[in-house]
Amino acid sequence: MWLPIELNEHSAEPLYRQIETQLRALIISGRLAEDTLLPSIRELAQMLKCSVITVRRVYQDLENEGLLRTRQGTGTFVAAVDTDIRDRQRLESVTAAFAAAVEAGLRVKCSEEEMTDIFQRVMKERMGLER
Amino acid sequence: MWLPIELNEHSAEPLYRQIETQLRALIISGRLAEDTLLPSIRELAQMLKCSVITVRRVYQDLENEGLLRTRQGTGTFVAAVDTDIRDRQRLESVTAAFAAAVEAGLRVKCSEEEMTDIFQRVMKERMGLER
Amino acid sequence: MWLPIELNEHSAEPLYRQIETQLRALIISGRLAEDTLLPSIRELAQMLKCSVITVRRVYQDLENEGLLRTRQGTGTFVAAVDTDIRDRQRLESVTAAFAAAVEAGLRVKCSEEEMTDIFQRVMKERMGLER
Amino acid sequence: MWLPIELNEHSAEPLYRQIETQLRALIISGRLAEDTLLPSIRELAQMLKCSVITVRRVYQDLENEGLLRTRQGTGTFVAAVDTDIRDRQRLESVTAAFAAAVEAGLRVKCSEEEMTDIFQRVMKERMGLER
DNA sequence: GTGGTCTAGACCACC
DNA sequence: GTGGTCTAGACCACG
Repeated sequence: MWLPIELNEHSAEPLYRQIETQLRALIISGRLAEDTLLPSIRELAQMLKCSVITVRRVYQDLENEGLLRTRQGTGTFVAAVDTDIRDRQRLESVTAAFAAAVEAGLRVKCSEEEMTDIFQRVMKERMGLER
Repeated sequence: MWLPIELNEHSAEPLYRQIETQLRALIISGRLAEDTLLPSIRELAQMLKCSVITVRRVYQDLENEGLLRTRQGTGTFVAAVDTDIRDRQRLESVTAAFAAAVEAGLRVKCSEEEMTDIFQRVMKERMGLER
Repeated sequence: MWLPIELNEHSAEPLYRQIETQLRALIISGRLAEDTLLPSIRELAQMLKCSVITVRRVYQDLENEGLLRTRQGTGTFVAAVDTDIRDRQRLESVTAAFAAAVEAGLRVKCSEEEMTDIFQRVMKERMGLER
Repeated sequence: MWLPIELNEHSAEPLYRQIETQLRALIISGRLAEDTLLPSIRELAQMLKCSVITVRRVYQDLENEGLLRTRQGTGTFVAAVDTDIRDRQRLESVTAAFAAAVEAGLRVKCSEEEMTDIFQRVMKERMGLER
């Protein structure tokens, strides 16, 4: 089994958090369905070329968040997440990101119009890449 | 002299970075004009209720960025910043923030429309607070 | 043959222990009489939707405790349990559980009265369910 | 600084969980007041004769629960806990313990009266020890 | 095979 | 000095 997770060695963001962010996104976006069996700790560690411990931490953190469910000797599964909760989390995470961007803009005295321009430009470029 | 800098004690973001971000924004946005004399390290530390070491680091980092200039025995001043450079930095910092927000949105499968909605809602709420 | 055993897939308690606890209780409480023939390992595994290895372990553990007896090629039976021993075990198991509860209460500074209230409330609710 | 935490080497309960349980109890019972500075990871590890990593895990888990607050370079503090939440948690933890005890009793066919007797006996003995 | 715990030890970031 | 991250490697419990 393969997971679309990419790590940036040089980022200041710790490895375990990069993995958590991306795996969390896969789950709350629904790309990993409920009850999906994830790769074992050892497998994922090998895939991502990081330590078993780092992966274990990821799985455990996400279990504490209620996104995963693990059974010793069996494996780690995507937990049942209430759709409402999932939607709320989805919305919250994106809203927080945009709020941070707007704050950054205001700090350097960007006007509403300037920020709207920037947003649209960024979005347009990014959507171009997707295709 | 007073500076509009607010620290969030509970944030995970380190103190020195919170200060740097806000002070940098004050300079880049032009709210602190060229040649303005900043408070001494000890004064600012007292104002922000943090360690002098932390403030020292801030002044040094921003001096390395070319935004501040220190004259022995006199104090720390806002450096002359080329207008072009300043504009470019302004734009870059905000663009980066929006790019990050769009990435976060894509990770949880937000459509272009959803993100536009969220952006507008966030902006509207934020501008309401300003007034 | 059917046994009133219910497994909680999501509990942190391992499967084999959940089964042991409930089967032991059935024997100690006398609901499974001496010499009763239990289901075969394979049957019980099928009933409980778990691995034969797990059931095998349960039977073996309880045999080691002296609660079960296996006759080659015949099956597994409830062993003769001395009435005194049985009563003592019954009492001990429940006393231990209550001692643990009281400890938990003391740890968070519950008074004797508070704990008595909680006990009575829990008991009342639980007996309501029984009816 | 000293903390009344006792570890049982031979228990099946993992070290980190023993520490968490006791430290959590100290906080939600109010014996450790808000903003109290806890011993550093290294100190507590030395005190408890366990690994730094084990203590770190404890602090981090309790921070995730919202009971602790840590700042790099500064230390780990008892977080402000809403009184309502604290009381609810207190009640819940004890109620759960008693519910488990009652379940154990019912499993071995204890009557309501028997359990009440056992509870009172246990409580009486335990309170005797306290004095 | 799976996950769970604990260890020692290194290096970094922060104050 | 503080906490934060990552590592390798061991051993146990579970199915």
